[in-house]
Amino acid sequence: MRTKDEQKKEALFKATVKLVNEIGFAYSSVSKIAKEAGVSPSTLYVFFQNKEDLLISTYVNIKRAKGRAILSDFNDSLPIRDILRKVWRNTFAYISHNPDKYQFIEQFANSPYVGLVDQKALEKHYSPIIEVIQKGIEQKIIKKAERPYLVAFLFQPISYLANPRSCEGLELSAGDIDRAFDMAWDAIKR
Amino acid sequence: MRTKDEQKKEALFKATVKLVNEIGFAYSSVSKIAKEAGVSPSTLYVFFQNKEDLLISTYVNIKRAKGRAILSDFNDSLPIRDILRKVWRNTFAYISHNPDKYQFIEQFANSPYVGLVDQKALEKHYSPIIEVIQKGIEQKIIKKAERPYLVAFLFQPISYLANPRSCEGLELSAGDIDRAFDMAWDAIKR
Amino acid sequence: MRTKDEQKKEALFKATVKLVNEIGFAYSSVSKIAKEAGVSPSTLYVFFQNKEDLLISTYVNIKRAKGRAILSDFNDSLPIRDILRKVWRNTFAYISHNPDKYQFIEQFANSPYVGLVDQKALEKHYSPIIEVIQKGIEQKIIKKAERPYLVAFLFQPISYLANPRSCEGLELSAGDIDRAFDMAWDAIKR
Amino acid sequence: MRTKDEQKKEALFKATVKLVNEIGFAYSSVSKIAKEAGVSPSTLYVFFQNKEDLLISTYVNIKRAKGRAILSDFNDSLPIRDILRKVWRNTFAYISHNPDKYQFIEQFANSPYVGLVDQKALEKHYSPIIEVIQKGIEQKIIKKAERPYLVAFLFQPISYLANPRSCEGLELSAGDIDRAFDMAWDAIKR
DNA sequence: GATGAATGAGTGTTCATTCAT
DNA sequence: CATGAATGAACACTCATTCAT
Repeated sequence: MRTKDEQKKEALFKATVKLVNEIGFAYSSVSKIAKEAGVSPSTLYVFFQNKEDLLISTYVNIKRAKGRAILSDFNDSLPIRDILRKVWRNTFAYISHNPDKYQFIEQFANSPYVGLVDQKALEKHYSPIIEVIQKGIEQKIIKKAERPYLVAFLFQPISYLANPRSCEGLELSAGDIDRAFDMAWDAIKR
Repeated sequence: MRTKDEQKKEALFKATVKLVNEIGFAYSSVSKIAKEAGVSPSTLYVFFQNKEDLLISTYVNIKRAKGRAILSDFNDSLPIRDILRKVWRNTFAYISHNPDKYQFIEQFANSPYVGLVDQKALEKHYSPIIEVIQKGIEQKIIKKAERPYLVAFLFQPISYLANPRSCEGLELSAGDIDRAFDMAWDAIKR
Repeated sequence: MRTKDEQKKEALFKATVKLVNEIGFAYSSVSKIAKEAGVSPSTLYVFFQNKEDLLISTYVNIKRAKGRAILSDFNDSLPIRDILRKVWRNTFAYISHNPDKYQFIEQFANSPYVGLVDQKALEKHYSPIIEVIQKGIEQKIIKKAERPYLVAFLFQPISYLANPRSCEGLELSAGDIDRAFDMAWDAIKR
Repeated sequence: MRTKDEQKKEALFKATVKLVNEIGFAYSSVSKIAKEAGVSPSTLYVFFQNKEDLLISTYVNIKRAKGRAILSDFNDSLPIRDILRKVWRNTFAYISHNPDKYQFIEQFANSPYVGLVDQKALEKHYSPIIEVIQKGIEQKIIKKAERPYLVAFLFQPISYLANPRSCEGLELSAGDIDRAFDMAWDAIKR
C-alpha cells in the first residue's frame, strides 16, 4: 500500500485558509478547496471525515501553533510587565508573519462553527499567560478585576490593530507596537 | 399597502439575523430565510435584488440603528470623558437590548461580505465620536496617537466583553460597565 | 404562480417503473429517472420528498390500482369458486396489460424497501378476497387451513407463471389461465 | 496459504448475503462488504473480478448448495409422491437453516442481476426433480400440464410460506409442512 | 404585489476501482 | 498475497433565481 502523503494534508489546510479568507465559509466548497490544494475532492475525505472536520481541524491547528509561537521564550522569572510585553510583541510578530492564518481564526471565532470546538481544551495552550495575570493581581500590580476585563484590554485591541479588514494600510513599527502595549498596560495596571 | 410591505421587509431582516446567527451564512439559504419570515422565497425578491443585497441591507440597517442609539442624547458641551462614557454606556445598552443584531454585525464584519460595503459612508454615522476624540487630543487630555489606536482601546474591548461567544454568562452591572470604561479611559488618557 | 403539472408526476412514476425494471434499484439514480421522465432532477423534489418517497409512492400507487383492477365487478353473491376464478382471471388480465408495473412491485416486494411500507394499510384493499376465503372455510368448501397457506396456493403461483423472468415466452391463453385456476382450486378445495 | 484464502472468500460471501438482505443491493457498497468481512476493499479484487462477479458468485454458490441440500438422499425408486414430499421437506429444512441465504437468492432472482446468470446451467442441479415430474405425467399420476404450471404449484408457494417478509412470525411444524405438501399434491395430482 | 412551480448549477459525499508498496 | 492511499465519476439533494399566473 501507499503511504499517506502529509504534504496533501498541509496543502488542504493552506487552501482552506486561503479560500475562506477570500470568499468566506459560505462559498468555500469542498471541491473548490480541493482544487486549490491540487487534489481530488474525494482525496479530502482520506484526511478528514467531512467538511466540518476540515474546518475545525484547520482552526485548532492554527490556534495551537499560535499559542506555541506566542509563548516561545516564555520566561516566568521576568517582571510581569516584561512578560506581558513579550507576549504582546510575539503576538504581533505571529500575526504579521501569518496574516492569512490570523484572519481565518478571527472569522472562524465569529462564526457559529466555533460552537463546535472544545474551547476549554484550546485555552490550556494559553494558561501560562492567565497565571501571570493572576500573579499580577495578587502582587497588586494589576487591577483587581475579573479575568475577561483584563483579557479584553490586553488582547482584544490587537484584533483591531492587526486586522487588515479594520486597519488596512496601518503600518506598525516596533515602536508603534510598544506604544500600543503601553496603552494596554495603562488600562490594566494599578 | 405600504404598511404590509414594511412588515414583510422587517420580518425578512429579523429572519436573516436569526438564521445567520444560528446556522451561519453558509446554511442560511434564501428559502430558509423566507420560510422563517413567513413569506414565499420569490417575495423576497420584491424587496431585495438578491441574497447579497439582503445580507448587506441587513448589516447596514443595523449599523445605522446602532449609530443612532449610541449617539442619542449626544451633548457636545459636556466634558470629553463624560461624552465618551455616555457613548460607552449607550453601546452596552444597545448590545444588551439587541444581542442578536449585535452578533450578526460582528459575524458580518469578520466575513468577506464586509468588503462589499461602503465603510466610509457607514463611518459618517459615528463621526461625532471621532471629532470628540480629536478634540481630546488637541486639548492634551487624550494621548497623541493615531486614531486606530484610540478606537482599538475605546471600543474593541466591548466586542469581547459583550459577546456571548467569548464571555458567555458574564453579567455586566452598571458598575461593571463603568469600571470597564475607567480601564479604557486609563488606556487613552494622557 | 404556476399550477403543478400532474403529467410530470405521472411521467416520473412511469420512468421509475421502467428504469427499476431495466437496471434495478441500485442503478436507478434520481438523475436517470428524471431524464427518462423528461424533467430536471430538481423538479422531482417538487413532487416527492426524496428518492425513497418516490419509490414507495410508486409502489403504493401500483398496489392500489392493482387492487382496484382485481376487485372490479366483484360480486359477493356468486358461488365462492366463481368469485375466486374471477379474481384469478382479473389478476392475469391486470398483469398482462401492465407487465412492467407488475414486475416493479414484485421486485419491490423482494427488496428491503418493502419494510418501509405500511403493509397492513395496503392489505385493506384486498380484504374482500380474504373475506370470501373465510366464508369458504366456514361453508366447508375450502380446506380448513391458516390464511397464509391458502393465499400461498391461490396467488403465489401467479407470480411465477406471469413473470417473464421465470417463464419467459410462456403464452397464457384464456384456457390456460382457467386450467391453472383449476389447479389452485384443487389445492385449496375440500 | 490456501486455508486462509478460502476463509476470506467465505467471509466475503457471508458479508454479501448479510448486507444485501439488510440494506439492499443499492446500499451494499464494496467497501461496506469488505469491512463486514474484515478485509480490505482491494483484497476483494483478489477473489472476484468486480462487484458484479461477487454478487453473481454469491448467488450461484448458494443456488448450488441449495440444490445439493434438496436432493440429498434422493431415491429414485420410491413412489413419486414420496420423492416429491422428500424434496418439499428438504426445501423447508434448507430454508429454515439458512433463512438469510434464502432471502438473498429470492431478492437476487427478482432483480435485473438475474439476467446475467446462466439459468440453464443452474437448472441442471435440479434436473432429477424435473425428471420425476416427467415420469409422473407419463404414469398418469400427475396432471398433464406444461412444466411451468407444475413447478409453479409445487415450489412457488414455498417462497411465500417460508419468506419472513410475507409470513413474518408464521411457525411451520413438521405437520404443517406436510399438510402444505398435501395441498401442493392436490394441485398437481391427477 | 405576491406566489408556488420549475430548473441549471452546484453542494457535500460515496462509489467502484486502481495504484504503489 | 494483501493492503491503505488515491481518484474520476457519480450520487442524492439544495441552491439562488426566474417564470407564469
